[in-house]
Formats: sequence, structure tokens, C-alpha cells
Amino acid sequence: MGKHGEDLGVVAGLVRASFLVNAVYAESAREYGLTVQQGQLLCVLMGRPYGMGDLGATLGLEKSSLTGLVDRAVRRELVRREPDPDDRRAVQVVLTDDGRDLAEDFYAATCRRVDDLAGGLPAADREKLAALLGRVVRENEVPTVFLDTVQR
Amino acid sequence: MGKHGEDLGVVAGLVRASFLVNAVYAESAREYGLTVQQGQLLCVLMGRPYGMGDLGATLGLEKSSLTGLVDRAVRRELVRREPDPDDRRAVQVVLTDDGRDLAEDFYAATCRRVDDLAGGLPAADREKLAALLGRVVRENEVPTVFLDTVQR
DNA sequence: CAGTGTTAGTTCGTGCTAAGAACTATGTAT
DNA sequence: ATACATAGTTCTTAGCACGAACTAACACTG
Repeated sequence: MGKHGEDLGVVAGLVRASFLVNAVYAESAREYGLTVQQGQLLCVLMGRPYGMGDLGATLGLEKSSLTGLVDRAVRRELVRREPDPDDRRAVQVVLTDDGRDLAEDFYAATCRRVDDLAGGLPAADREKLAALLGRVVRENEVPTVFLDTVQR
Repeated sequence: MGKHGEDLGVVAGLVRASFLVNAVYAESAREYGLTVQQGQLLCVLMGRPYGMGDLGATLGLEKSSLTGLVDRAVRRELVRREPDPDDRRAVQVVLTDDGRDLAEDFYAATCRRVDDLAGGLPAADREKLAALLGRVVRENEVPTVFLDTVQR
């Protein structure tokens, strides 16, 4: 578990890098007239439509929090609620055409910015960093993915 | 600027790692009865007292946003506003004893959790990761620090 | 098919976050 | 003295996040 001073290095690095990414994400969202949460919502929906439940699990929100988020996105015509053909209680949240356009622009711009954060690193280091972060992410997302997968 | 698939690796790694850290930070805060922002406030103040202006610059908030954050922290007796002896307009925000205790507990717990995120990595990889993240952070905080320094 | 429990989502109330604009009071320069 | 800048607060508006209570549809069991 580590008692060395070097541990602080990883912790500080992760926390500060995460603040950096947050700041970049927020700035990018702002530029596109979105809040961070709306940006996340659009990015998630770029992949496929989601029901409210799945969406909550993916974004880490309670369903009651989600209703409002989706409501506001609907009001801005970025997103639609479509009835789920297999379950009359359920709803599919889908990007509108406007929503998709905005999502793609926002996504691209945000990727560019985040990429620039690592812009000073030579290619080899970038790959190393990507590999290490990938491992951290993979090892720690297991619980979430596990739940996602099991509960289907 | 990179046209290769590997670029996506760094971006995805940074973004997803940052979400992981956020989630951990939020969970830790919650456990200590804090919001993320209050947690950040306490952690910043662990180092030294700050005026409202400096605090805003450090946390990336407008002064008007800060008033409320500090108000709520004052109400919870985590923080005090002390008059600045050199400037009767200004205020020093200082941790109370309770605030310091809570800040230290929260800080330690959060560090432990973040450290656990990298728990699966062997020591050499942890160090490598810390070094790479350190570089990213250092290179990108320059603009903020630059502004801070120049505008005094 | 009736009864029971579960699931999907919404509504409501509370508190927190964030910003900008307008304002007060103090400080600084001229 | 005048004018301008700075430190913070107040007010308004909008969004975020949660839990508790609720409605409607589904699923199971007898």
C-alpha cells in the first residue's frame, strides 16, 4: 500500500491532472453554451440512445436528478424522449439532429483541448501515459461495468 | 498535433481517469458531510489563509460565487472571516479548529482513496505515471500562474 | 385473473453551485 | 478634492443533486 513519499506523487498527479481536465472540459462546454453535465449527457448519447435508468447509472446520477437534466436538454431541443416500444413505462433519450451536431462539435473541440494538455510530451511518453491511465481506468471501472453488465 | 489513433488513447485516458478521480473525490466528500467545493475550499485553506480574491483565482470561481461558498462554510463553523490588518476592505478566510480537523481527515481519506486507484500498478509504473502526470500538470498550469503573477 | 411486489420515471421540496450586474466601502493616484 | 481601481457583498437567475413520495406499467405467484 506504500508508505513512501512517492505515493503522494501519484495522488497529487492524478488529482491535479483531473482538475486540469475538468477545467478544460468546463471551458469547452461553456464555449458551446453547455454546462458540464449537459456536455456529458450529449457525449454519452452520441453512442446510442439510453433509457433514463441506464443514463443515471452511466453518469452516476440519481434518476430524480436526471429528469431535470433531460428536461432542460429537451427544452433546448438537443434531445428527445421517445417511447420504448417494449415497455410503456420506459423512455429512450435520443439526440435530435441539432443535438447530434452540437455533440459532435463539442466532442471534437474537447478532445482537441485535452489532447493539447499532453501536447508537450513526446510521442513515446504520450503512449506510455495513455497505457498507464488505461490500466488505472480499466482496473477501477470494473465495479461499474460489472453492475452494468450483470443487471441487463 | 497528431492524426493517429493513439492520440485518442491519451485523451480518453485523461478524461476517464479524471472522471474516476472526481467520483472518488465526491464520494469522499460526501462521507465527511462536505460537498466537493467545500472539500476543495478546506484543502486549499490547509496551506494558509486566503483573501477572497486569491481564493477565487485558486478555485477558478467568480467572487460572487465565492461569497456563498464561504458563507456556508462559516455557518458550519469550518472557516472564519478575519479582517485583513493592512486593508480594511479585505478579509482573510481562515480554517477554524474544527475546520482544520475535518480538512485533515478529509484530505487523508481522499489521498488514500486516490492512491488506491493506482493500487494495482507496480511501484515502477506508479512512479512513471506520477512523473508523466507531473509534467502535464506543470506544463499546463503555467498560464494560470503567469496571469496570477503578472496581474499583482 | 386477482394480488403482490418490482421497476421506470416524474414530482416536489431543500440546499448547494455559479455567474453577472449593481452596489458599498476602502484604497490609490493625481 | 476628484477620479479611478480594488475587495467583497447582495440580488437575481439558472442549473445541479438528492431523497421521499407518487403514478403507471410490468412480472410473478397462486
